[in-house]
Amino acid sequence: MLFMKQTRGRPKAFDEDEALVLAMNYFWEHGYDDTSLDNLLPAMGIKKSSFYHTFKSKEALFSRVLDLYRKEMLSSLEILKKQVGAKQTLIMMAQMTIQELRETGTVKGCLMVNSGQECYKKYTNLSQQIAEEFDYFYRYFTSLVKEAQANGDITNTKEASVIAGRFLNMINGLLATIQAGAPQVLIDDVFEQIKELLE
Amino acid sequence: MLFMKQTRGRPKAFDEDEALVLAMNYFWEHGYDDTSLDNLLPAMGIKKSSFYHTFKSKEALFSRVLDLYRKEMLSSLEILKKQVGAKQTLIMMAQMTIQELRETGTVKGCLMVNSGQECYKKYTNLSQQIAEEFDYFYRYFTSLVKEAQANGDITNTKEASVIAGRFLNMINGLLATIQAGAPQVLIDDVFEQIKELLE
DNA sequence: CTATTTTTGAACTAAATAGTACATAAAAGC
DNA sequence: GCTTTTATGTACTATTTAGTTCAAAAATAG
Repeated sequence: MLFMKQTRGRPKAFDEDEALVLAMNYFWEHGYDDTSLDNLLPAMGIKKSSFYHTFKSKEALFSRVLDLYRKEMLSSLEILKKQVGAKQTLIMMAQMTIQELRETGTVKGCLMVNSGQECYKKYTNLSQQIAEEFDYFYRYFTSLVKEAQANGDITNTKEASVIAGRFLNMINGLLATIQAGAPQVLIDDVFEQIKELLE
Repeated sequence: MLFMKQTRGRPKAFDEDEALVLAMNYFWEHGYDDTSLDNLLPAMGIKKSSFYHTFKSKEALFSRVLDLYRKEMLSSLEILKKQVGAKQTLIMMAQMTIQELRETGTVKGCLMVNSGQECYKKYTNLSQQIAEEFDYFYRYFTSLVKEAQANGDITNTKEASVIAGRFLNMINGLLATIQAGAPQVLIDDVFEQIKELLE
């Protein structure tokens, strides 16, 4: 950042924000528990002492990663919405998951939902934070539905929050169902169901 | 078991089937990775040497646990179906999850779906088996829908396998959505959506 | 009663884990 | 230049993990 007050002492040899993005991508790919510091630190390009000096602990780092993930996702969705509209943004979320499955054979899923399961009952602080992040998404999707209802792209007259909740649940289900190894025909039909909800 | 051929050598001091049930319950409560042998073995009531002698490895045990889980669940569902009918059995599956959440504040979820996520990309053998177990459920739920359509409890004329797939996906979503910390109102409305599907 | 077979308890191993300690390096302030 | 401050590299620690070793125990077969 420009104009930042110069601090005394030896300057950091890495960019904190860049390292955080690298950490986010590693966690997203591997999950929280399966990310060991011995593998994460090379991916972040820093050494252990720098890590603990800057980020305090694995859990504290992950808390910042969750925050960053929500910000990045919501801002990407906002950009997408400006390009293709609110309804199409919702549809594309499901579409992209299915396309990823088709092209790569696997699916990364949503960092928040994946971590939700990992942290449930086990890391209560993180779990609490995930609930708060989830609520941001819930409200954002509700606003997307409201907008699509207003411009006539969604004619379903149910309350926007109800449609958004059902949408989120089906998207979450899609991940779990894919990870349980469901056949492609089942996945494809869930996509149909999602489109029907948004008609 | 009666009439089993007496084997030579020192007899087992525990019942293999009972130990397997205890293991299943422990795994169900704690997940695969968070179940350490040091905690599992006391819960099973056996010592390490007996464990490895009988069950070979943690992964081999879990494979048997998954098999047992599917058998127990499908047989419980079959009993429930005889009592309350096919449609009500499906509805009660969702209802029981929500009730568990209300009463205890948490939810154990489906061992198979939970493990699906844990094993995805990491334990490919188990992941493959989970896909097979999932297919048993998919076919069983399809048969329940078919039966409910035949007796008029479900009037939705979509193919039974389509309804069953959508149902499974919403149930799986319910778990993920609860674990992500969604508000109760969202959960309750997903239950409404499930009932609408089965109308 | 003795040989054979199988199970069991206790102690051990090797690898991985998150986190620490500390000396050294590199900057700013004066 | 000297002091203060902050960052870094290397080595270490304590704990936990799945799995092994092996001698002793408890049964059957003859």
